[in-house]
Amino acid sequence: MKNISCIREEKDQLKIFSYENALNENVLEFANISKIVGLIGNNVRLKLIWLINEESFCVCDLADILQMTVPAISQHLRKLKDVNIIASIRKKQTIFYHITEENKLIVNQVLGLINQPITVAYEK
Amino acid sequence: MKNISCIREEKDQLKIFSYENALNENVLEFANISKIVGLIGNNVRLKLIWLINEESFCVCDLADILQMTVPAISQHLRKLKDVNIIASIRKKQTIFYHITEENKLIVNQVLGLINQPITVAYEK
DNA sequence: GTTTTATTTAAGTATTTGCTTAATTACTAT
DNA sequence: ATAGTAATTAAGCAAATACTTAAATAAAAC
Repeated sequence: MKNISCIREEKDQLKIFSYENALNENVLEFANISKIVGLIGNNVRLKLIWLINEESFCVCDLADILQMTVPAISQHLRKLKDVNIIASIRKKQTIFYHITEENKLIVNQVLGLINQPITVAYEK
Repeated sequence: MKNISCIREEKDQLKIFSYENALNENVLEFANISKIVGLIGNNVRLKLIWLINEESFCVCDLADILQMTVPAISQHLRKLKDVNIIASIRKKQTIFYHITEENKLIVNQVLGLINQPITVAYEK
């Protein structure tokens, strides 16, 4: 039994069912994208992604740059790693993070929303 | 007094300050974008945006399509309205929502991440 | 093998979020 | 004016989130 809110004369039941159906056929797609976009849409994580997209960083550098604790950063990185936005490589004792090839496009698309050109007074 | 986590030999203090500075000069930009992206990155709101981008809807149609209560949808719409992603026009007793001109680009960019072509069995 | 170092994971907590139901507002129609 | 309708707002609550500090891993260096 469907829950119906609209009792307007102008209401178009066919239209409503049609859109409801279209969405139901794509639930997974919407769930995946909203999850990834939602993760990127966090002040700390957006900065982390921007940083890691500039160059590869370790947790403790990121913690110093953002003036946050190492565990706090580590937990953010884990979330990004879980949806495969970033990946890690160990070099000696340090673990470096980078954007995955698969998600460079979406990352650059979101970072492209930044209007101001961000200048870093440091040569890689 | 700065909080320093890294005590590695390879650590590059200049690099860290440089990036810290670059981010501090753009705090507002990161705050704005993460807020908007974070709002879009929600399962219900992403669907709402997709729907409203297809055509103009009223709250109660959206509630029926998503099988949710009118107040729940209304509160989501308010958040999207607050950051100017959507706007409303009243026609008689009904209030219709549409994507704002200013944010059609960002909306289409995010919706462009949907791989599957979504078909709606209904002619506008 | 033991210690050191970088990082992660776990447990606890305050804040935020997304819903619910009820009350209110804003406009329309009579 | 008054009743009716569409939508919003408010209050309350359960679940999720983002941090904290402490404990546990995992690899490297000795």
